[in-house]
Amino acid sequence: MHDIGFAKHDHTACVSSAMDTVESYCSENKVQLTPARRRVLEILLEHHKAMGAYDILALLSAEGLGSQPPVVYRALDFLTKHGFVHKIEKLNAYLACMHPGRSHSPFFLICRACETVAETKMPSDDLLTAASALGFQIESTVIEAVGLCPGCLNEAKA
Amino acid sequence: MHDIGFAKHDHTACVSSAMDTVESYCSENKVQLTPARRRVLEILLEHHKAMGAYDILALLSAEGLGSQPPVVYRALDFLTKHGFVHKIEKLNAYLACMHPGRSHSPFFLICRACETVAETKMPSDDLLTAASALGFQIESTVIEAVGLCPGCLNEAKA
DNA sequence: CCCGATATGTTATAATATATCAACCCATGA
DNA sequence: TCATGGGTTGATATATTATAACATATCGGG
Ligand SMILES: [Zn+2]
Ligand SMILES: [Zn+2]
Ligand SMILES: [Zn+2]
Ligand SMILES: [Zn+2]
Repeated sequence: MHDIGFAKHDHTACVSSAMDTVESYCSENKVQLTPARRRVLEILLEHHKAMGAYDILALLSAEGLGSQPPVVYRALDFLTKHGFVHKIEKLNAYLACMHPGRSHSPFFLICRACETVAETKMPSDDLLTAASALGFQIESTVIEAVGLCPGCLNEAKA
Repeated sequence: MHDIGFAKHDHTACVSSAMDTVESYCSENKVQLTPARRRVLEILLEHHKAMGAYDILALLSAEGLGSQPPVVYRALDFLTKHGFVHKIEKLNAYLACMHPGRSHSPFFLICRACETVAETKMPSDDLLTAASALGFQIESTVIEAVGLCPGCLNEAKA
């Protein structure tokens, strides 16, 4: 499992490694990775893209894991609270974290053409510094960029 | 009109200066600042805070400027397209721009206690650099931080 | 005058998210 | 044993945010 998302990778390994990390975290921290929570995370990892809550719900529902919105929103609350999933505010969509377990300020690159979303990390602590200078204490950040990924950029030129 | 929002300022001057700038821009660029668009901008400037589309609509409606959602969403589309208003993704709310006319990557500081939102600017072009390194071409950014503003930070300590 | 571009009016609906309350499970300990 | 309480789930209803679709209006240029 590597950092960035516009390249091919061993997706099976990527999924199982993430699940392992999350399971360890849950047992260490005494929190429950219940069936619905686990399945939502798996779905997000398997699809490896940003998905809307209702898209996830449709899949859960087909598997008999619940058909009402609270089912998926509760699972997403849990997963985002513990950092296994991120919400992409610009898309109202959810994405499995690429570095679960480690605390980080993610930076998302959203391709407007193919809708791929890559997670990378903030290259500096400039935001913290700038906020501090104004007396503002940051607790969390939303950092997203919309544009064209390498692949779609090539197609656009061609 | 100054850059940041956790300080007192001459708000009357701030509003009229922004309106002047926007009017100049519109006549220069041959776009129409129609009554609904103008009033939505004024409302946002006067309140000087992030407002939901339906909050704005309620005010418009009371003034006889239209009572249906498309009225306010069309105005907001226009205003955001031209950079007079920003959407705060984290809040699904809208805020008048503090530097209309100039092209900029805004950085918003959102106080979770008093809900004040300050607009400042990105301190560096680190994001662009980081994205370029991955071959990604940024067209727009969403940069928001949630935390405590100086005032609420003091109250929290007290 | 007609046309095309831009903007508005109007109705309906889509898409996203939360509130509320009852029921359940299960570990803990009186 | 069995009350108790926290965490979780089931189920219904509703709130909030945003857009689709189509008709109408306005205004300038050809
Ligand atoms: Zn992450
Ligand atoms: Zn792409
Ligand atoms: Zn002001
Ligand atoms: Zn505050």
